[in-house]
Amino acid sequence: MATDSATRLTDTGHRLTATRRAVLDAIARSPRPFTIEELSARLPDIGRATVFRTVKLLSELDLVCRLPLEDGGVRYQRAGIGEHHHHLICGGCGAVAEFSDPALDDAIERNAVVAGFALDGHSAELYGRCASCHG
Amino acid sequence: MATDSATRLTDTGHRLTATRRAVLDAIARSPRPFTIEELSARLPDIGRATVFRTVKLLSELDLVCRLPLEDGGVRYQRAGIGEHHHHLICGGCGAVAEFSDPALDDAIERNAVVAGFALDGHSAELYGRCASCHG
DNA sequence: GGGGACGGTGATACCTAGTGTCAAATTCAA
DNA sequence: TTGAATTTGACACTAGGTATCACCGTCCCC
Repeated sequence: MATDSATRLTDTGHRLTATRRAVLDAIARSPRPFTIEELSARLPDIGRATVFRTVKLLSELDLVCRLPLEDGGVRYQRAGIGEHHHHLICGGCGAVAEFSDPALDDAIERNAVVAGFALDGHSAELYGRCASCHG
Repeated sequence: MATDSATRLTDTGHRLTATRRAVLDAIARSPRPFTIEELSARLPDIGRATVFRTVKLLSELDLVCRLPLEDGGVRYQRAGIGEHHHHLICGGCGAVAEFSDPALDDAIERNAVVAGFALDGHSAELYGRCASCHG
């Protein structure tokens, strides 16, 4: 896992430093979506700004997803599906399910066309309770 | 416009104070989506915290929409459509188009069901260039 | 192997967006 | 008019994130 990420980094012309390896490692070990502060706390020898920079880089490379929460907070997660996808975020346990759906993307594209917009991108987050939390 | 908003406020058990009237007025005069700082600058006699509180209240009453921008910033806008809707945000001029689309909401609901989630809410923002900006 | 150039890092200061507290002021209704 | 409840302003504080800048380390070329 971290190996793929390492390859992705070097393939895109970035350096694989000890610092980045440590961040990738910490992310790989995260069972749940994490905040930068949490990640940073687990990497006491790495500057906060560097953690921000690294996570930003990883999210630009689609190795990490940024999850805007319903309450305005933000968490990050290792990306599962590589391509474009959306998230279902559980307000109970914080679990995140990824999905991709051409029908959803079509609906979005159609609305842009109707409004005369040239679409650049979009965001769609779904908030609710996962199967184990609303059982 | 501001009158409807005033009614909405009192109907929901809130007080219509001079301060709130001033904020509603400033919002009604905003030709474009605004930031709290901009709004606050136009209301020098009203505390920043109060402007935040008032805009938050108005957005809970669906009188104002919160617009998360692509770059992570936030703007607000007087709500046009009263009910649930989505936004198309122009990265050129900042214009915002509202739309509502049952097909889009259906696609969202369907994905939640497939994943076994009980859906509470969702956000969907579209980013692009409006007709006059990509002409 | 030596030495740039350039990418990456850490510290620090700063920024934007927003909240919590609390005393003082305002509003509404009786 | 008065009193309870709501609202307000000032201020301190938080979270999330960026800018700056000097220093470090790595790669590449000679």
